[in-house]
Amino acid sequence: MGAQKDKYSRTLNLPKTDFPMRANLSEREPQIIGRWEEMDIYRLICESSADRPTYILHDGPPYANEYIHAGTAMNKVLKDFVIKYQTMKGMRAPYLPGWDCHGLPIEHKVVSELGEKAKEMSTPQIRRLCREHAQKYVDIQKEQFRRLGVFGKWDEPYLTMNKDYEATVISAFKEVVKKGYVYRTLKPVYWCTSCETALAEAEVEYAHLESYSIFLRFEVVEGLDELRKETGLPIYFTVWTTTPWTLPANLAIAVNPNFKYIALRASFKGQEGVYILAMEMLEDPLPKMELSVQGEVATFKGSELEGVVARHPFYDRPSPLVLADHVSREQGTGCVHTAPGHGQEDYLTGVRYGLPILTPVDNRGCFTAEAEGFEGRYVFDADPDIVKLLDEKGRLLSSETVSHSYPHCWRCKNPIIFRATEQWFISVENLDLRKRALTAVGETEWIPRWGEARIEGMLQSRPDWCISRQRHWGVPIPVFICQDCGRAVLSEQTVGHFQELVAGHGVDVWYEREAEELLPEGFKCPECKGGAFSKGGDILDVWFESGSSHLAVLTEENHLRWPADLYLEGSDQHRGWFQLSLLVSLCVKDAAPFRKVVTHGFMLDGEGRAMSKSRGNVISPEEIEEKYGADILRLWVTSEDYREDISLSFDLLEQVAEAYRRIRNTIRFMLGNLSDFDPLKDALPFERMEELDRYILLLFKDLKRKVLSAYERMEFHQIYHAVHNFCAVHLSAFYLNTIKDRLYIYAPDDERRRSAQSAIALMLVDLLRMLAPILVFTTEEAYGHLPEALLRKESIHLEEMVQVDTFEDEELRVRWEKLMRVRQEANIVLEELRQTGEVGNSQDAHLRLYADGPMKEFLTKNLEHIKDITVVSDVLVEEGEGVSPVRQVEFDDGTVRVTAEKAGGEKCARCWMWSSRVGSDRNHPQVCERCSEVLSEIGK
RNA sequence: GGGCCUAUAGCUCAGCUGUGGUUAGAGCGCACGCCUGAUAAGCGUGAGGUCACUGGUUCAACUCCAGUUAGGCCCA
Repeated sequence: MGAQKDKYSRTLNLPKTDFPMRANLSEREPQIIGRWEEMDIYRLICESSADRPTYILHDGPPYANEYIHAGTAMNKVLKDFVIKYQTMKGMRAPYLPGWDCHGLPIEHKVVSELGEKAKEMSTPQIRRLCREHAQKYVDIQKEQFRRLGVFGKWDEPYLTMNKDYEATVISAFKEVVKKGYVYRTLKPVYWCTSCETALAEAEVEYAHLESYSIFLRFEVVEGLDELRKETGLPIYFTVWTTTPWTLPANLAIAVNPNFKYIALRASFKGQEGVYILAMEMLEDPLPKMELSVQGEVATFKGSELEGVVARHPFYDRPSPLVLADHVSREQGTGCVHTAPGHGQEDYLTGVRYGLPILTPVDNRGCFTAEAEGFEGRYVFDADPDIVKLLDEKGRLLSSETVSHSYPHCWRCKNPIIFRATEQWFISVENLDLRKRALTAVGETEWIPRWGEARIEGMLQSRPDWCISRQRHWGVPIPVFICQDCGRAVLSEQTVGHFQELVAGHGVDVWYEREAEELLPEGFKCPECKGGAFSKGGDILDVWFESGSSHLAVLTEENHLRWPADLYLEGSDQHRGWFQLSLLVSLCVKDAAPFRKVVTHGFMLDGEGRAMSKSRGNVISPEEIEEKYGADILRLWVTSEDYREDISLSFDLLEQVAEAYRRIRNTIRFMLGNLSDFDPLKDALPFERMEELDRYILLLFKDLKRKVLSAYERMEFHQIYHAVHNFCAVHLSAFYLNTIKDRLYIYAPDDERRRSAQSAIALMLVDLLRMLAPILVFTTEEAYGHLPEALLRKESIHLEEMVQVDTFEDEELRVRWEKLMRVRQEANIVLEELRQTGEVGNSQDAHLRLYADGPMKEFLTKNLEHIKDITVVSDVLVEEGEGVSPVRQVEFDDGTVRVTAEKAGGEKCARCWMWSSRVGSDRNHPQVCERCSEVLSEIGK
């Protein structure tokens, strides 16, 4: 029997291809990358697109201090989709990737690794190590990005630590200085009194510390006259603090405008008075204070207290009542001691009320002469004396010690303080910068749309931009301090001179030369005409550097164009790169650097939780490439809507891998059936194709339209769903399944067969082209297996994007949709028959259709089509009701009843259809009349 | 604590938006079966959802409004 089977199998046109079913991507992808490198694919793309209109996606530089994670990979892959799509669509879409190289994390890492040695090293030495560190991770990440199949100018990426880039940053800074945005003022920063240095937030560690916890009273000297008249008593605000040493710097008391405050008649040490505190805060502080309360005398809304003036507890100066939203119900009395020189929130409150930023504390943490009575004392040591002084003056209501979490220095582990120091700022009000930014935001296209509201809100409420940092690894702020008058000199002229030096030597020159060598010859202090200067020690906020990337990168020398068509980053960049690029751009060029900004969400695990090392739910790109392949990673990116947060887990990858296999197998089957197809000689035009082939091409045309529109809107998940659905439902389960008979049974050259092959060829080439930006490796591999005449380019990535076909046939569409509904019912009926065990394949069955009048006529006319798409041995049409089991389909013009039964006759050994005429050919007694004819045609 | 966002079958997505109104759709997965001429493939059928929760508007809400819960980003 096996021999018999083989005998006829050999006469069939079964699929044949070298394109493997198993992808084995982890091995094949690196080989494909090798081939791309050999042919220098990116250069080929650039050359072939040189004359086309330009599309600029400006790459946001990732930070060069880690291996990439899945989120970084997703970002790059999304950009690659856009670049590859735009390229195929006919644009010149160059991709110049970049890296952010300066900044604290690298400096932090380098200094930590050095340990104690760091203290003996010079700034240039540390900077050199930082540079090496950054370069190392640039190289590592570069390889990781290439492994993902991302094309770009990897040989010459832009690095924020390159000389040219640094020169551009200084040049942008010069513009900003020239236009008057930059000013200098005091601002509190974390300060380590033992290291005598400012600390960044990331350098602060929290640890327990024993502190005082005291309540004190501030006597009202102005305002609340009615209350005073009514009671004839002194009025006090009650205040809580754990840092008595900041009291010499007290300049105000802050209350929450929305809280209710209550005034209580109470006596303290025998003296009567009125004490004010927040209504909500009675329970905690009251028992602690040694007050005997007699009753409520008044209540106020917080906002009513603005303008009241109290007296400083031990200095002869006012401490006005101010309003601040940050005043909380957590602890204290709802009346907050405010020292603008010693706290971030106090500072902002102070700025709002025009209070001085008083900081009577020097670098070593000792009081200056401004803290009268405490000059020279170390702040933490002075605490007991201040408490004592308060007690003596009768201001102290209670005192105890508490252990609480307090910031400490990451290096020396000592408690740190908040201390106002001179910092540089860019004013967002200068030249209406804030307003212009808001206008520019309105003129930019934000995807998703809510991005606009988000960045708008941030711009509306943002304070001036503090651009100075007390670090080493970055671009120095070229400030010169006059040795004679102490003035900080920063002008267009000095910055301009420095910029020229940077263009030749990089910013390292700042650390290698003396101040005089960095200034124009004979430069004199504009204030006092002195000629001796020292260098300022601050660097620029790295956001100013990355915010200048559009200026450094989108240049003619790079064959790019300013502004960019697109920025595409995570939604955290509304505050970061988008906003600060916009501000730099408006300062320098008075326009936004982007036309459209797209954001993606964040990487979550399968349970929708953030990925973190501590949770242990991190999946690395390498792991995915190793287990599944970069194409699976890329396909996973398309499987979810990136505008929201997207999940990554092995379950999800498994699901995507499954979809991939379906797509790959569909491609493989199509390739296999084109093994003997020469499109130049065998292809049929649409009009001459079989109806079924025309029908599937019309459905495929719909798919193309959908896919192209999804690419345009950057809704890649629509592509994934549409293509996968088409491959699984329309191609695999329906079209390819039903045309197997035609492909296998007829003579190779039979027009009916060539018609199917023509349709397959059209769809296959287009399927590969529309998937090329996503499945970069698989489509390339499959492209190489196409019949030669279909191979138009050296690589599929040099191909053009598909276009929506011009052919159409509305009548055929409508008619075939009806036939498909009959097919749906036939499947159910056939399944029922199969359950009885009478038949296996649909080929073992006959379909019997019942209909009357025009419906019957319709069915009779389309009998062959119905037979084809249901893959039964025969279809019979009759009038009447039919017998059970029967299914019914209602149409506008009639009803069709469908039933099935076991086929009569005998099963043909070649085509497996049942026929009453099996055996009529003496040479082939097991074969039906159709196969007998084919066999004689092919000479068997 | 504030701003912005998300929440539809086990999973990934449609539908909902400035136009509320038939039994809320698809694919995957799953279950059961078929095939063995796409074979570490292929085909068929089927079971899965009180559209996060609560309240409101309305004759009518997955769809509009308010709040709650959970999660995310950015701040504090």
